[in-house]
Amino acid sequence: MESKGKKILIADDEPDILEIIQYNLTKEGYEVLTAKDGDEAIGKAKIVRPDLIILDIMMPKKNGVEVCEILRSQPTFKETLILFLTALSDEGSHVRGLEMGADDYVTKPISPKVLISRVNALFRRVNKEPEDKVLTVENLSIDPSKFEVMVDGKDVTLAKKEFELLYLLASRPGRVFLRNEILNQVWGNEVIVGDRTIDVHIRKIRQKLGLDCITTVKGVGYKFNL
Amino acid sequence: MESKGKKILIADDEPDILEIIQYNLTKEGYEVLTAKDGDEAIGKAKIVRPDLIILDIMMPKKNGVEVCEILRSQPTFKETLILFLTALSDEGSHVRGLEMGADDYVTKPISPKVLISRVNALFRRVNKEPEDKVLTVENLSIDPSKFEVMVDGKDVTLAKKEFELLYLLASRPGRVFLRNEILNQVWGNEVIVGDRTIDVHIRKIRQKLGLDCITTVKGVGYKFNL
DNA sequence: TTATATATTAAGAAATTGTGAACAGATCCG
DNA sequence: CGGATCTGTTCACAATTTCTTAATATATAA
Repeated sequence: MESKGKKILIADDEPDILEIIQYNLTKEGYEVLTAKDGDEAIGKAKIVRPDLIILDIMMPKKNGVEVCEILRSQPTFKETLILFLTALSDEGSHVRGLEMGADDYVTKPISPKVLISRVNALFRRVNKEPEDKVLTVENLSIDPSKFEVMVDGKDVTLAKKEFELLYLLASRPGRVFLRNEILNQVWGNEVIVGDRTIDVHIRKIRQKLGLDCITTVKGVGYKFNL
Repeated sequence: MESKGKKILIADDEPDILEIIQYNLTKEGYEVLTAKDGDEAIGKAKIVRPDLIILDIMMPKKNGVEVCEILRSQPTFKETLILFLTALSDEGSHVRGLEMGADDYVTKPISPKVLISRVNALFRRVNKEPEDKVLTVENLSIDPSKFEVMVDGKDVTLAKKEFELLYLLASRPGRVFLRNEILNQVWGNEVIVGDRTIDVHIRKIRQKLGLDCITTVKGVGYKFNL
């Protein structure tokens, strides 16, 4: 498998788990580093600046929640993905964990497949909007940071879903997004909505923009074009 | 919905559930087979080689976990997707299930929509980047990600089937595709269409492209040539 | 030539998307 | 708090496009 160019730091005190995870994620194409306790995790994190840190809740030196707390308090790690490993027993922890700013958690015992899919999902979720770049095409500009769309210099107000949908399409002009892709990106994997929902939003966007910038590819999906 | 060319085997001892799932997945375009107990599941799996096996945990003869265990021990089913159906009560099972190499699980009672989205998600996860390569031959270029065909720099709009057919032929210039091959690749194994259907599509492509790039090999099939 | 395969055409079937309205739930505002 | 407004979703059905078929013409190989 090709490299995904993503660095992952795993911290767990059980060498077996460390090894299993490392093996599987490496096979997935990630660059994997390990730490066996909280302090080591923090130390390595500062050096390698990983894209994702997987933290066992229960660890010597500093536990996962503490590590998360410390890292999150630094600007450098504000955006770093953090995923907790929790035992089924400590239900409370991962609730706290997520409140603390973890991005996901996986309960032990760990299934490599599940972990991999969660990790991939995290990166997918993040890569969705790598930057809040303002998209500008001809007389249309889309500013995700301000949540603002302008046509011919005039403000157009889009609802959240409409905006997200437009931004997704416009982020790759010409490329066709399958209906499924759109659902995953805008609505999320777990949400289920009816067939016509996308259409309705597309229509609203077309209507509000007053531009013919979204092309229907029948039986396939939609694409942005100007 | 068009065929996805994926075979799914469902094993559950409750006929109602079996029927509901079969109905919904069939409607989604999958080819669905059923089994009412563990042994039947294993038997059918060996014969039909499904792409995905949906196993109820609680079943007569052999339960889902056992079936999974047995199948996973054979090289043939190393890569086969397995999804468990679990009652909310037996929490422990699906943990074990996932460890065993299941790829996902869905808890009963089953919502067809949820199940469908999970199944689609599984296949999406597995289907790693299919040939999204842009094909370019002389003054013709075919871009599957944009679903776009250009001749001499001008856009030509093809319908889905037309596009798929052209892309298939053009992906191996010179090679003759048997009519059967074409049917399998573009329409899917189980879809039955009349003899003339392919011809009609071929004709439309020739017409729209305005190029003589598809050659008829009488009695055999078609090939792409430029 | 004759039998068979393919091309062409038009028409209807099937599938997909567009549209307007209705609705519940959020959200806003006084 | 209560009403007004906005959002997201669904639904039914219209509009459109795509796909398939069937009938006929044409081409090709033996």
